[in-house]
Amino acid sequence: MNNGRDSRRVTIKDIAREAGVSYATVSRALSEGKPVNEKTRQKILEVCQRMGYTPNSVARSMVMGESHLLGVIIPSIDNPFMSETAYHIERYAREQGYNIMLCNSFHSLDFEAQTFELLLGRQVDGVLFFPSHRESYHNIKKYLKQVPTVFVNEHLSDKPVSYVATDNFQGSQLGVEYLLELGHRQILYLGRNSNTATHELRAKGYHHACQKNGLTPLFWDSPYEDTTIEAGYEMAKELFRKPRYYTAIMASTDTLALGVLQAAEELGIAIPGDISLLGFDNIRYAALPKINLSTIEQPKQAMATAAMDMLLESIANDYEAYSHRVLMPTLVRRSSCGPVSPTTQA
Amino acid sequence: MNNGRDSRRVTIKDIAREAGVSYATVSRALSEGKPVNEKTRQKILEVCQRMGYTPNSVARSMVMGESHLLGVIIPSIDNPFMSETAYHIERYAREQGYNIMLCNSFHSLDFEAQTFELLLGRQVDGVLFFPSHRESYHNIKKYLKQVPTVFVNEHLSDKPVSYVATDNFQGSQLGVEYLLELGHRQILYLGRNSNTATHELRAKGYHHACQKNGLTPLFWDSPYEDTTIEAGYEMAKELFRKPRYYTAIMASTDTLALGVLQAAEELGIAIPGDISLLGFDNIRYAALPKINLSTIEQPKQAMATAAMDMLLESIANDYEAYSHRVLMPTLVRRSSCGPVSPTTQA
DNA sequence: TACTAAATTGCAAACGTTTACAACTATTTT
DNA sequence: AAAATAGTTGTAAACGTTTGCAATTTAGTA
Repeated sequence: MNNGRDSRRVTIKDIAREAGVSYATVSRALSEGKPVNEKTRQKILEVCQRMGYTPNSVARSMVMGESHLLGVIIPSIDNPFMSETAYHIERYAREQGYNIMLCNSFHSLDFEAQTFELLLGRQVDGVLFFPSHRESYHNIKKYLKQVPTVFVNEHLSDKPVSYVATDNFQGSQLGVEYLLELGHRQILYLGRNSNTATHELRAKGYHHACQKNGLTPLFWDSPYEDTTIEAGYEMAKELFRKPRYYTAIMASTDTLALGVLQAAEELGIAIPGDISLLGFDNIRYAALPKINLSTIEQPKQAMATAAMDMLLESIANDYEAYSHRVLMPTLVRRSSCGPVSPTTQA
Repeated sequence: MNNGRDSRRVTIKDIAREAGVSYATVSRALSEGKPVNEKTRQKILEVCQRMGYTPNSVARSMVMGESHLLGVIIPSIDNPFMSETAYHIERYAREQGYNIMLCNSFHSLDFEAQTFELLLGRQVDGVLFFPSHRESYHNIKKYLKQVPTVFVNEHLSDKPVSYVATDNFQGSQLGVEYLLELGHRQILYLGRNSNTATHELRAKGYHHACQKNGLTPLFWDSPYEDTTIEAGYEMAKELFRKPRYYTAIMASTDTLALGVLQAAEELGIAIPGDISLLGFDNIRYAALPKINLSTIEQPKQAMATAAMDMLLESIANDYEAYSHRVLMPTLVRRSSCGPVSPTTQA
């Protein structure tokens, strides 16, 4: 009994036998710029067509020593910032002749290391790594000399590695200035316990802008691993139980802000009527009607292409070098932030 | 000049030399259940540890004839239904010892075929295929006998292939009955031109339910390729320009519904005050406060695991067989649908 | 026509594994 | 102590390619 599948795929040898040449000739006929008689090449191409030959890129990459395969490690694809970015990465990689192996690390250090090993085993030419923790670097440091790696969405200026990130410090400052402009003087920052440099910089940017403008920083830190909608919801529920000593909330993430929105809705708190709410990332769903979340945009496509460019360059070059690329965030004004009115006064 | 990367990764031969055994012994020491002296095994393990050996799974899969790599072809990861499902697929695959190569087809038949070739070349053990068109099947038919494939999110009952899908026909019926229950008698269906059987079945389910209940079916079809928020927005803008001859809209997709919401917001049409709006899929963002989209839930995780199970079974078994698995959708009542009031009467 | 140069082709090794088989060593058994 | 057995290890082929080198064919020249 057979499932109709060919038990063995057709190889270059089958083609050679059929075309009456050696398999070396077939190989040459198939790769551009190799000397082979035009008539033989045509014949071979015809046979390939007829027999449905697909080159085995695994075998190919074994002798060539390159796989044209890139690993991408992200905390979770089920996060709009990641999936938007991943989309651009895959699209751009394909254009450059590379394939992507996308792996979720589930915010776990163990998984991150495990995934590195797995990708190494699969002979990837390079890795795009979105770390989920501050310790991620040390945890996977040993792999860095085995495969070209670019860190994405994390700042590692003090480490000998390449990375691309948004200027998160600057982003938060933009946010504070915007709220200041609207008249807010008590701005609460909904943070994430500085799990990553990215989040620390967002917090620091906020802190710095407060100092500069004579505001008292008001932090409300998350006990959660990830900045999910659910986390934002729980945090806000807790927060809203206390008296309001702020007129605006800056969430360190859009998803967190979405959770806040949910809690506010349930408790009858008007946004921006009672409180202004600002996000960070500008995920696609921040633009939804009625959500209309004002936010700080991270240039996701630029990030994807910059990271890919850096990685490909690092693969191509053999000399030692690492580079950083910091992209500028921009403010997106929507309607979740409003002026401080007498009623919103804390 | 050297970039600090080891130019050659450490192989089984390096280990053998260092441990003073043949490389066959190393290979055996590394795979469970092979006869090898315990002392030698310990020694080898120690050397592997010390030298930082990672087995080359590419070489391994060449001799073994299996890669433990699965291809997943989806229209676009930048779509919450897809990214949620993809998340579950990757997670489940990892648990089963498989890795995923995730490829976007960008809703293009050409890309779909191209991606099949690419995955075939990479010797994937199987493919999970989310077709984007009705013709997708014929377009890639020739690859089906080269690699075990399971279609996902599409009905192909008349074709000799395995697939898993939600009962979309039933889903639409659930929707119509729900709206009927709320008193609606003029329900407009926002469709997608039946690009796929899935969408055709949703439309047919709607049609059938209308007939059964004596309603006149009201279709409004999309000229767009994909059911994006933008498409929904454009369609609704156009639709709302005309007099309203309906009291409820059933969108064939949540993202489409989100676009409708946006247009309604802009034009000052209240939902559900003026019109009720029902989605399909139950993407995560349908649950957002103020969005609160009533919708038909597709069991995404169940779909992911069912598809993987079917694929793995089909890889394991050598006899001919294909199976179908149709999952039941459920109604999710939220607040975008309301009773018909005198003012909403068409 | 004979000689040289150029174009084309084939042979064989290599990439890093797994595994059948043979060979060797240590342990029992008689 | 010899023979049989079980346990361990090495040799070599295989997986499907690419490519340096040598061999062959073809074309070009005198």
